[in-house]
Amino acid sequence: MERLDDIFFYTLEKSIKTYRQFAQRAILKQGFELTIDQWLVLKAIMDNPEWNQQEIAEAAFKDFASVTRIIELLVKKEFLNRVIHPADRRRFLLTPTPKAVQHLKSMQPVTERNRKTALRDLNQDEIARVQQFLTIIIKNCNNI
Amino acid sequence: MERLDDIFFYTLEKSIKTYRQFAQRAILKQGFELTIDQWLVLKAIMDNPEWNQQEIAEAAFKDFASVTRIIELLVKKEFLNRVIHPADRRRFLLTPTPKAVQHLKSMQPVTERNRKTALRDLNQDEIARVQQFLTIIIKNCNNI
DNA sequence: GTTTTTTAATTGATATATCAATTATATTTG
DNA sequence: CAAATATAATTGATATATCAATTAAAAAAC
Repeated sequence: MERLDDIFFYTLEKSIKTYRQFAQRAILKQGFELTIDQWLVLKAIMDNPEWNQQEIAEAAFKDFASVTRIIELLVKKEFLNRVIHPADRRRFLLTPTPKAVQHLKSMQPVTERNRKTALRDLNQDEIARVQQFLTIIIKNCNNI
Repeated sequence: MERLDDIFFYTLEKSIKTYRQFAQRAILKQGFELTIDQWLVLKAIMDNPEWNQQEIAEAAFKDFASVTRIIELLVKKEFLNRVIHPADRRRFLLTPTPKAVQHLKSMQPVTERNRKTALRDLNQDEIARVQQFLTIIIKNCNNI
């Protein structure tokens, strides 16, 4: 009988979930009020201010509905300003608030420490190789 | 400025999410009525009939509340029978129905094909190495 | 220039994740 | 054994995931 522990994708899922729990707890413990998903969407918007929500969704590998709801929360929490796009009234212009910029910046050390802790004992080359490997899985699952 | 694509954990999350979407769609398209999470919980129960819900939760890396709700759905869908445990009235005795056994068995080819497709072009040694690598991450995140 | 089609975003319904609080039962302790 | 503590599971609240349906505006087609 096949054992869960032997299934590659089981380990894959377990690793990202374990990391997420670990990282989210560290973030909350430091007093920051963003979830990892909110951080990800906010970061995608800051890096690409001209993108629409669909492009943001793709970058954050979320679906449109989730992005809509996450943005709503970010607006409510005053991390984002949302106004109708001057060139296309179906869209919104999303602008991170100064609070958001400052929040992200001061989260940076925590984020970096989380990653470092999770990757302890693993060297850069190996990390890069695994990342390459994961990219192939992503391609394989998309080209169907 | 750090780019999302360069962040290892971003790629990690993207890979498992892409795989999940791909696999879940294939499962639904074949007419099976289980989500991947329900499959996982059901599989854990079948492999370890004596476990309580907390042990199941751990094996499926879910929290107790999620497991309670997933089991509820599995009972409603007639994949599980749930009776009070004779030795401890706080617990339940969970038994997969014949329907569940048959369902899992006939899902097996789809599951195997999904994994194979996602891992195309990747050899066994490499897969095993990456799995080892991921196990280290899991340890690192738990030993804090 | 009006109709048709596409596109951007939202909403509703259901499933899952997480934390905190609660309930019911078992176990321990004094 | 009665009180205190621990354990198993559920429930409530909020966040996220997914699919389908809907709305509003833009673009294309005629």
